Amino acid sequence: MKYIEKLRNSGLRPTKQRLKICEVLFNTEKTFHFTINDLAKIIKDKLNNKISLATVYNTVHAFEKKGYLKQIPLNSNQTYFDTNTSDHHHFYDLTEEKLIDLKDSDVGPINIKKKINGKKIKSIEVLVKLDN
Amino acid sequence: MKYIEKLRNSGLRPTKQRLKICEVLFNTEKTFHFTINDLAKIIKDKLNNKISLATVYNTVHAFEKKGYLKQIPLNSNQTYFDTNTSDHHHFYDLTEEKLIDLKDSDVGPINIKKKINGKKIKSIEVLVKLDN
DNA sequence: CACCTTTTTAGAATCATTATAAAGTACATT
DNA sequence: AATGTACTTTATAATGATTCTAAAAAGGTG
Repeated sequence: MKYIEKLRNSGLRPTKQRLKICEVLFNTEKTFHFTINDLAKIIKDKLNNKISLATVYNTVHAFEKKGYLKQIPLNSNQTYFDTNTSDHHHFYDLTEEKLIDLKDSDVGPINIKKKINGKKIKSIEVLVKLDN
Repeated sequence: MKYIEKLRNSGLRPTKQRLKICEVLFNTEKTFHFTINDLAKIIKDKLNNKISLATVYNTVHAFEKKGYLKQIPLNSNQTYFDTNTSDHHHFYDLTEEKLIDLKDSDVGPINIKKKINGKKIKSIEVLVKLDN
C-alpha cells in the first residue's frame, strides 16, 4: 500500500483506520472539500466500514498537523477541510453553501505591504463570497 | 440619543438593550473585533448591565443582517465580528490568537478573473495568517 | 511471544449557538 | 391615556460540533 510509507515517514503508525481514511482523501484524481461528518458518512455509507467518530477527528487533525490537509477559514458551524494543500483560494456560494476552488492564477498576485515585527506570513487565503 | 433613528430606520425598535449594545459597539473612535462572549462580558463587567445572552445573540445577528457588523471568516470555535464594515482584510496572529486590521491599501487590488454564471461577488476577504 | 507505546473506541463532557414559550415593551390607534 | 398587536427580551432547554476519558485493541521492537 502506497500510504504506509507516507504515514511512517510522518511518525504516524499506519493503522487500518488511517489507511482507509487516506484512501478516501488522497486516492482520487481531484482534490475536494469536506467536513468531518462528510468524511464519516463516506466511510460508513460508501465503504460500509465503521470508524469511530473520535478516530476520524483524531486522524483529520493529525493529517492537518502534518500538512496533508488544510482547514478552510469560513464562518460555518462545521469546520471545512481541503485535500488540496497547494496555494489557492475559494469562492463560497452563499445560496448553495458550497465551496468552489479558485486557482492561484484566477486571483492574481497578492502583495501584502504591511509587516508585523517578528512575525512571518504563514499563509494568505482569499475567500470570495457569492450571491445570486 | 443618536442611535434611536438609526435603529428605527432599519426597522428595529430602539429598545434599551439595543441602544446599550449600540453604545458599546459604535460609540468609539476605533473599530474593533469581538466575539459574542467578549460583548456580553463588556456589558456585564464594565457597564454593570445585564443583558440576556440570547438578546446579545439576537441583536448582533440583527445588526449583522442590517450591515452594521461583519462576520470575520476564521476557523475558531467562536464567531468573530468586526465593527469595521468597510472593505478591509485581516492578519491573524496564530500565536496570540489575535486579529489585526489590514487596510485595503495594505493589500493592493484583488482582481478575481474567474466568473460563475448567475452569481455576483458579494465580498472579498483576505486572511493572512502569521507565525513567529 | 512479551513488552511497551500508540491508537482506537464508546460514551460522557463541554461549549457555542439556537429554539422555546412566557412575560414585557414599543407604538399606532383610538 | 387606555387598548391592542406585533415585536422583544428573557431564562431555560435543546442542539450539535468537537473534545475528553479511560479502557480495550493494535502496532512495532526485541
